[in-house]
Amino acid sequence: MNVTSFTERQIEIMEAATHRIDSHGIQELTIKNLAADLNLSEAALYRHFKSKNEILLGLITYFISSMNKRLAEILTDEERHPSEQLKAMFDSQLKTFVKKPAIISIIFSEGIFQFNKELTDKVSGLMDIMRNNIISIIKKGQEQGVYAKLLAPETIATIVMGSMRMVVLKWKISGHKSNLVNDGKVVLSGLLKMLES
Amino acid sequence: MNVTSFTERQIEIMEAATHRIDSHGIQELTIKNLAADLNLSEAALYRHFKSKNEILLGLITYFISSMNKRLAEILTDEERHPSEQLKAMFDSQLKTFVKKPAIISIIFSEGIFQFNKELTDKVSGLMDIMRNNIISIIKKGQEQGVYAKLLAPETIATIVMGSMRMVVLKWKISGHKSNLVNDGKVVLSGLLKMLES
DNA sequence: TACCTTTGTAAGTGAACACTTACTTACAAA
DNA sequence: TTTGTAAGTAAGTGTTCACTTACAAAGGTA
Repeated sequence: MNVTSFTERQIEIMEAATHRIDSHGIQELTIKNLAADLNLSEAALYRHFKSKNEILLGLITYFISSMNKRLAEILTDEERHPSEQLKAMFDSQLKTFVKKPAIISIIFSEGIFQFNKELTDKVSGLMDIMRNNIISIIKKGQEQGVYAKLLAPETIATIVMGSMRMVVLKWKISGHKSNLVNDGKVVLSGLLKMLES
Repeated sequence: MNVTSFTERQIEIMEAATHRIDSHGIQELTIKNLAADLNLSEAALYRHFKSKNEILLGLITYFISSMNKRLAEILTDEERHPSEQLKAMFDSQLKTFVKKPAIISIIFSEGIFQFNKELTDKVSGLMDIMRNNIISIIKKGQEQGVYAKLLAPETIATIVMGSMRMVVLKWKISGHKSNLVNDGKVVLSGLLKMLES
């Protein structure tokens, strides 16, 4: 599925799917519900996507491509302090989650939708992108002497990603009541303080 | 559901459910499959549990009670170094996961089974127990001057739990190929090293 | 006008699922 | 010997789900 090749109708459908997941959870995303939201017949959806899976795949593909754009801007500034880069990365990521929580439902379904290989592969790919970016920033930071070399960059990446994921999970469980962006900042800057000392 | 009140048959059913989740994933746990595994009719299962949900609830109730016993032993030794307590806690937890990976599927379904309030409440309760134990150990450590007071105990708990969860997720995604107990040790002792410095 | 493509619909299909009903068997206690 | 009960079964039920088929209307193009 080419990122740039979504038709207007496909985008409408994906937006309706996003809205439904946001407001009712991913288990309420059914073809029947989605068709009703769009005032279309179920069959009409199949004119635009060949399966329900393709719709979810479209959502995550769309998210990944926009995420890559966001990250590219942040990561090109080579002069920036590694910690500032990491903070900017997650600030951008968490702000996106607040705007469109739907993607979280898909990302967190990792390990649940084991049957759906294409989808889990996409999600794994997404996590790998984040992980690799973190690793390379940490490596650079260690070379510059900004971070202690006590821990391997891979281990630090696991800690950073796990911690941020936990913040997101808490936000999700709280029913989006907590302040995701702020809580993320507290945890990440705390982690970085430890790393820098 | 009283913990001590499981009948022999109920335990047999719960063990079969555990085995099915371990080997085929939670989405393959259906009444039909479970009955076939036990060489019973589907109706027979309903003689012992009033719903499929009760079976899952039984599994997690059973896990929580055995976890509480394990943790109680570890936490009573007041003399022990806080870091040793944390290490023992997670060592015990991860070893249990390796023996019975089924429980991970249930714990990680948090935020997916939003519809199943009783189940998510149980899982939330389980996470709260871990979290509170971590917080009190960290607090004690900070009071003893073992850990820096740079970060609030709550923030540290989020980091520790998130990191360990990420290790478990990686193990799950790898198809149980990685060494969970060892990877957990590396990450946790790394974290504690940072905290202690 | 004739035809084609796109986009739609009404009315299905078959499969899966949790769960139920009506009935049976084995066994123990009164 | 009667009666009660725990534990089982065959054969369903109703619902939900993703997906399909056959057909229709609208609009552009030859």
